[in-house]
Amino acid sequence: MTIAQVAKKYDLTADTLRYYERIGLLPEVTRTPGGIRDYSESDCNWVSYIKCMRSAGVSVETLVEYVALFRQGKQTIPARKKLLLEQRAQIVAKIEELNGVLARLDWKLDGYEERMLKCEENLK
Amino acid sequence: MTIAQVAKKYDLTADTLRYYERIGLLPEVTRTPGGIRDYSESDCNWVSYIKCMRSAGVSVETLVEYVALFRQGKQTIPARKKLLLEQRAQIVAKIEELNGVLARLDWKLDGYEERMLKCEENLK
DNA sequence: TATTGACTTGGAGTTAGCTTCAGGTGATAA
DNA sequence: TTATCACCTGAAGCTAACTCCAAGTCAATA
Repeated sequence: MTIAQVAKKYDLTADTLRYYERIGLLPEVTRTPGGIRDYSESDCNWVSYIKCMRSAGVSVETLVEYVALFRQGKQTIPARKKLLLEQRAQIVAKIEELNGVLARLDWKLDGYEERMLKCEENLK
Repeated sequence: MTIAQVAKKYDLTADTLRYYERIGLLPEVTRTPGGIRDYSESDCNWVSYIKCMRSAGVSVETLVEYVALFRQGKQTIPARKKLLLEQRAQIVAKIEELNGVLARLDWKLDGYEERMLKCEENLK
């Protein structure tokens, strides 16, 4: 697949894909003899994984670390698993935080108009 | 309350509080005759609200808009409620997204070591 | 009264994560 | 073969959201 096709498939720009590769976020993508990127299925899976984790707010830095461990081979499997578990914990924490904010918003929204009117009457 | 006390209470820096005020994210904080900020309870409630919404990823721009509406008085109450409902919807969407990522991570983590070992054996 | 330390301002600097640009190369179609 | 794309690289530029700095002022203490 060309970079344009991958970009379209995962709703990223070609520039972002090249940027990810440059900073070591994607294992080196295979090239045609002419030097043009030709994404394999495995490359696509990496793109999918990275896009997914980025959407959850996992930092580019953390993902680079994960890819770097992957490149070093199987002796880093435990370290990689540890990283994944840390990411998981952060996501769980984030969900809890968002639920808290949601509760506060719902509390604020309950009878909002009536309360705000009263409140601003008092300020006169 | 002084800016340092408020900063400590809400775990923000004094610089961030001044920044928020400068860009219109906080209604103007009252001052001592000497020009030093003296946060009222109402000011603190704003800080608390803003910190809460920022932690949920609501942009500074959106919050500035909300504060601007608030300043214009009660005729903006419906508009403000609409903004709050939009923020709520975004947060709900974010929670759903995070739950999706969590599911993917859990799937990836299930039997991770065994699968990765097998997988990397195959690459030899 | 002098010192110390927290506070003030406007403006410049920083960080993450892209995004755009300039100048060039590869591939396909008339 | 020539035009027209999409693609390539390295480097500079951009945006959001702070964060830091310099130079000065206020307030409490010795």
